[in-house]
Amino acid sequence: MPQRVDHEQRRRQIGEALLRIAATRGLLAASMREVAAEAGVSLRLVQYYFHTKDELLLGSLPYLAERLGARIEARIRALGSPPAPRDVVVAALEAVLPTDQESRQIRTTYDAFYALVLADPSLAAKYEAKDPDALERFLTGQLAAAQAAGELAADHDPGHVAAGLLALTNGLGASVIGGQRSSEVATEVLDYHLDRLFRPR
Amino acid sequence: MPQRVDHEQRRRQIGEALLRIAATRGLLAASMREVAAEAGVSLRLVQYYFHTKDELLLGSLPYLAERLGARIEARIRALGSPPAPRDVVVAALEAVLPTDQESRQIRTTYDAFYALVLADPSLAAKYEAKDPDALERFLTGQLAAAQAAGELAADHDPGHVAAGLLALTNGLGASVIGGQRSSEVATEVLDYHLDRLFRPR
DNA sequence: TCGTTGATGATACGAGCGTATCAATGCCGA
DNA sequence: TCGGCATTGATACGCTCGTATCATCAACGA
Repeated sequence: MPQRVDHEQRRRQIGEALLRIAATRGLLAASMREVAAEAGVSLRLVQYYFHTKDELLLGSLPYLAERLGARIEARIRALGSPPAPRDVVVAALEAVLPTDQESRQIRTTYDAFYALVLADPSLAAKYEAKDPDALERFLTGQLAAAQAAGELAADHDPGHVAAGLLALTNGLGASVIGGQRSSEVATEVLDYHLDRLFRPR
Repeated sequence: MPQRVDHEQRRRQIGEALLRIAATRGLLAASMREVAAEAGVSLRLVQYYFHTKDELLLGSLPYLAERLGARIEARIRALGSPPAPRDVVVAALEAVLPTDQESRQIRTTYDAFYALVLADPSLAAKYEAKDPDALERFLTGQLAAAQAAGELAADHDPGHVAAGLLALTNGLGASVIGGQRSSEVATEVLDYHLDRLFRPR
């Protein structure tokens, strides 16, 4: 066989090319030809590794989740150890909010995928997410830890608070991307609610 | 001239056909031909009233805003008069949350437009919204009134709270449409936060 | 009454899309 | 060494899209 190439590496190369296009010009512009050009390969190669367009789209999504996960982890690791649960929650949410170019691109791309599902709900069924609620459960755990540490009022329900914080952050993010609000103001609103949620140190 | 037809009525007929398609099959399926068929007119007529696709899209958006505004107003009117500011806020937010078919369709369609702007930011510039932040300002006013009535802690900032509640509701709505959460659970999360925000009666 | 003009219809065009087809290439096991 | 197969390339097909073109119809002002 010709130079035996690592399939997974090739798929990643192509999948990330798609993400790059989606982030800058939208998923609509991410035709198979465009993806091939962006990845520096032929159209046929894209077809070879992802038999169909849907496979390409769904196959690329995990690389996006990977990027976001790595970003959050890096922010948390930067807190020093052991970090206070409150600081972990704040860091994770602020990592999700679209403030710099990376987070803006991640969010824009996620929203593009969300729109794809809107248009064709059958796509959601085909996609077997590893765990779409992983972040929310992680936050729930950290909030419970914050309660144990006395940083959060004991009568709060960590699950509801985590769901609310994530929805708040996502909603703020959408308003930033939509141009309704600057990322600075969005951060201010998020911090306002976090400050009221947690007890003063 | 041939039967002088009311232009505005025709535009509305076509625009609402587009909204119907967008709500059910996505904005991607809303080609000019499909819109023409849905509206029961010829393709040429769609071109006649909206010279270009962009005009059709942007021209239809106000009808959607109208629908949402009417829905919110109806909910508020149903509260009796004069309604407590707190109840107005709750009713408005619950009207926005996608719980029944109407609110689901409205939200789905809004999100489809949002995705359109993602793909082509120049569209946002072409669209002169009457007031995209009208709802947020309305909520801010109601929250200030709630403070005056002692329903809301005096040290809260109504603007930040309004922004937060709207972002929370939008984020929850997206998770419902995305299939991550049922509308019942989303309502529960929203009510949880509203209950904690306002003083017990 | 008649020609001007607003309103509608039928059809064509070029581009981009996803997908399919048919070859070439080069490495490795037997 | 050689034949088969994994890998890559070039190109074609059929479809739908937005848009443009040309023709037709009906009413009102003069």
